[in-house]
Amino acid sequence: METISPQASVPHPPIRPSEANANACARCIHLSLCQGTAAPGQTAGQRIRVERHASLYRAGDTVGKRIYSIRSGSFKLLRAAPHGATQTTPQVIGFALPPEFLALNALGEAQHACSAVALEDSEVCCISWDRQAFKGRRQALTRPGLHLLLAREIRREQHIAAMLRNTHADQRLADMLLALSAHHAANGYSATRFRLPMSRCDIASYLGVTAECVSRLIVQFKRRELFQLRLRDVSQLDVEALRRMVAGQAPAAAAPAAETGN
Amino acid sequence: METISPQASVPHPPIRPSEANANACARCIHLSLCQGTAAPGQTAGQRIRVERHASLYRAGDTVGKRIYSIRSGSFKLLRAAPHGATQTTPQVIGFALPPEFLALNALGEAQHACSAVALEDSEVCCISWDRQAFKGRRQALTRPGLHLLLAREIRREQHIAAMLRNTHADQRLADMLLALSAHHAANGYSATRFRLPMSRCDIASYLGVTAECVSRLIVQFKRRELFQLRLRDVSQLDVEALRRMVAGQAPAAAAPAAETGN
DNA sequence: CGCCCTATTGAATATAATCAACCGCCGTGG
DNA sequence: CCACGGCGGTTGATTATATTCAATAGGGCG
Repeated sequence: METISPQASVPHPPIRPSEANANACARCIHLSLCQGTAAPGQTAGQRIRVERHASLYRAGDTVGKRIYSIRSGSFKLLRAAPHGATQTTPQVIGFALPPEFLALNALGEAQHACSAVALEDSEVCCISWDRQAFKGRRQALTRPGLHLLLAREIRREQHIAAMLRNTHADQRLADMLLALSAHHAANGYSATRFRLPMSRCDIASYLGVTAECVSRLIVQFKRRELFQLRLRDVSQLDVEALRRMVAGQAPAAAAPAAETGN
Repeated sequence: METISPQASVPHPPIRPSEANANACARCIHLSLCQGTAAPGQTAGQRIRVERHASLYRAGDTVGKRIYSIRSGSFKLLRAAPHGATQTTPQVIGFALPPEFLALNALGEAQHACSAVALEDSEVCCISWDRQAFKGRRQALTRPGLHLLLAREIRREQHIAAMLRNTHADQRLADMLLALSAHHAANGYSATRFRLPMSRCDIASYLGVTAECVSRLIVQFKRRELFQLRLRDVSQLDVEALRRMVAGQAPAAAAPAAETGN
């Protein structure tokens, strides 16, 4: 199995389909999305280990015509130059945990638009979206399954944008905590007790606020007993209170001209 | 051809494939994305007229297993309840002009997550993403073409989120004007002179600021001679200056912990 | 002509950014 | 072993940006 280390500054070499791990799919957490009709050996995707702080791919890398399913660990997605070329520091545009996918936004593109950096030692599984892969049924993921993933990703991004538009910093943090909680709950883990694999700076960048602001919010949340947080371990998350905070009141932005306006 | 009026408060009835307009595809602006191998009569999609202020679909509507290509006019996309149910006013999450597509985020979903409201009298073309449609080649859009569209949409939303995270209000407005300019330029229209089909309130909601703020920014932009704006007509847009403004300086958000941080 | 809705302008306020200092942890190395 | 330095995180004081509330102006349409 290939391993990517933080020191490897050059893009990892393209992966030969022939290197496929025959048993990968049998244990794959995405089995429900897969076809399951192909022979086990044929559907298997290459697995890759990505060490903490290493990049699975970087913005500008040539796209290898595959997406990655996260088997273990966690990633942050970085946008290199948010708008102009003068931007110096990359921006966190998202986090990804198992059983989510990476590089969905690279479909059909020549180069990656963002980087995927492991927050801890992680493992991913490659799934090709090559034309032949679909034709030859040597593929774990079906076309309709891929459509679902892509559409879901669009909705997720729309939710993030909506949140960024009309919430205050405290609501953004609450929304993020709720998203993590819901994700863990949906995968059989505790909804009230989990670990934050990312740094405060990453959280701040993702939420579009400063690190200082995140820090202040955390003490405020603790004081209001919305959660407990030691270093990166969340516990006693008050899901209902957070939900009230997010849904609660005041959007910060103007209301549009409803359905009768233009 | 079916027409949707603003008064029609009930969802429009499902469209029968048999009603397809035989000549639609011949004039279709999306021809480059289409297969072109099917017989003209087979590939045609139903066309729908949507009157100003009318909804092509609404959040909560049953999804008709089709996407819409905009032939003429313009739309705004509304998210009904941004987060909680207590939210009163819908939020503008995007605008769409020809030759863009609508309802890409509904793929595989049972209900629409947002509403599409015409900003002016508009016309769209239906393209089915039904399983049979792809199988039978009775379809204008190919599977790979659909993948491209979906991935592009993800990237677009990511760009919007990135903008909302680390720009000030003036940069957001500049970014929006540049996007419109680039879109028009890419489709053979003027990059410096065009019409804004949406209201100030819609702009404000989309940018995540108040209408007052947009108003003040506009006078500021005029004073700085970044553009001229009479009512809804933009002219003499200074693309370079706007680009400098967007790329220019200061993100409002914190920098993440780079590649070496976690 | 006059009403209604959109858009604009103004003054006061609030939220979060900025600048700066400090703490605590951890790995390095004397 | 402990001192050092770097980094992530926290806290404080000040400032800036955009919101809020309020009032006014302008245009389209009956």
